[in-house]
Amino acid sequence: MPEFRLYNSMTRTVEPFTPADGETVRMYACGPTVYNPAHLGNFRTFLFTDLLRRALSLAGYTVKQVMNLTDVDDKIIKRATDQKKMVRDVTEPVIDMFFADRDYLRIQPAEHYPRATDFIVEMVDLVRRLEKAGVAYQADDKTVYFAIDKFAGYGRLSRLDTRELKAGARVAQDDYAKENAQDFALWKAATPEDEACGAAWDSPWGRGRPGWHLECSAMAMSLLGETIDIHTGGVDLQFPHHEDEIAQSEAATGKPFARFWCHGEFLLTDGTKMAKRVGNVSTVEDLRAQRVSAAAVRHLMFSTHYRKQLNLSGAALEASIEAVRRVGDFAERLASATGGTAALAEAAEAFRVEFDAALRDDLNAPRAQAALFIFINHANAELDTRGSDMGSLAAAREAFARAVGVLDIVPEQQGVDASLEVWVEQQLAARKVARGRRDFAAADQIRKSLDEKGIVVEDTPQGARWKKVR
RNA sequence: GGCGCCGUAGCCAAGUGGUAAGGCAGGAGACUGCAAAUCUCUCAUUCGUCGGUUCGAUUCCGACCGGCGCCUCCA
Repeated sequence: MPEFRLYNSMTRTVEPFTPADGETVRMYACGPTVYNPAHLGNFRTFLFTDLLRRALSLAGYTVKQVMNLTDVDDKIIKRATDQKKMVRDVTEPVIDMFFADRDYLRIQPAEHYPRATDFIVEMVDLVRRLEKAGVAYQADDKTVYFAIDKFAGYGRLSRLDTRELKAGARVAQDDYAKENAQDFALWKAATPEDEACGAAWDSPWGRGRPGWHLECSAMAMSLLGETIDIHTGGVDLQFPHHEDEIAQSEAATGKPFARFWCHGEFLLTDGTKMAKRVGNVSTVEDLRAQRVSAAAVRHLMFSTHYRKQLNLSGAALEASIEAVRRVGDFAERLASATGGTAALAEAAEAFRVEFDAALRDDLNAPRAQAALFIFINHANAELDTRGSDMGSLAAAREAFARAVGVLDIVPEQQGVDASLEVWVEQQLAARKVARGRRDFAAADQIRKSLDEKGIVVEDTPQGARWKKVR
């Protein structure tokens, strides 16, 4: 099996990757906090994870992926309190939306979507272990904190010098109860608001709720084991979230928490990070409204390497829409082709090799997509020669299919209802008659009226073909 | 202040110590009644700037300029 290379944020180098057991990749992906629909920036990361799991599958591995749904946290509680709702009533609709958006973008479902609120027992247990290990303490505010001083190697992932939180940095509000400003909450003492919206549970330290980082450690270890193969997330999670996950997990188990840390870069709009607070977010819903296909979005997201920032712009989106149109046309052409040539088979083989190499090379999707377009160009040229070799055609179809199985950038057919279809066929029949008597003015008039309904006609040696494009 | 990333054609974007993939847009041609689709050719002597190392640098080193991010909730 050829080497699969992946960038590991922990070592800051591209390393050969292979799952610990040689077969199944145990992967944990930080998921959404479900208080608001996820925006495209969030989805860039999820799409990166989707690409990773598909590339790993193509490489021959079984993937067992867990993505958490953070369904208790400050923002959710605030929303529930403001709307006088229970936490669950806030999160349920958002979770439904998240899955709908995920499906729209054709992101393959993970094997598990654990919710923090379903793992309270495991989390409490983890805190207990940490307390036993002497790295957790309950402060005067009744909250249980993790003492980062007791964990050697804290800051290894983010390389932040814990002693130097200096000028320029936005400084956290003083939290008097903590022994060290950077200690983080494992178990937060419940407030009346928490109780009111159902965000409080019993624990050995009194009523309370889990700290932000705790759920990931508890759920990852419960579902995937104490040492997982890959942990993914956005770059912004590197610190403090992932740093704290490492501290919690490793202080409890004494084992490495994740073998590989993989972080996806940001999606920018207008040159700055897409974020709610900046007010420059767009959502999957916006895309739907603009009738932008999932294929185009995927193409766009994969056109830049995942470790590089990507600026979302209308022009870039337009380019992807057009690029993906070409892929879709080719898909149809390949499906309806009646034969190939030796050169087609050669192009397919070259494509297969380059495509795989690109993905194995730290998920170089731009390079993989380039390979696809080179193949499409060669294949189109060969198909033009109208060869009749079925073996080479099959090879081309196979190579194309496996690439599409990873990229998934063939646009869906535009739906056409039956009545429209009947009308189109009638128009086309009339046009054929007009062309037959060389009445091109009439024929063009018909084509124009079809175009107004978003129907594009293409004349081929086998007669007219049509498709709905908008 | 600390840590880090980025700067390649009109736009998007790979890439390598040995002379610039791919996509979009553009130009010319083939095909077509005309189109569309497709094909062919074309489109950066040059990779932010200035130095250095080297036989040779876009690729390595340094400085500078410009942009972005993390250090706080955050994909």
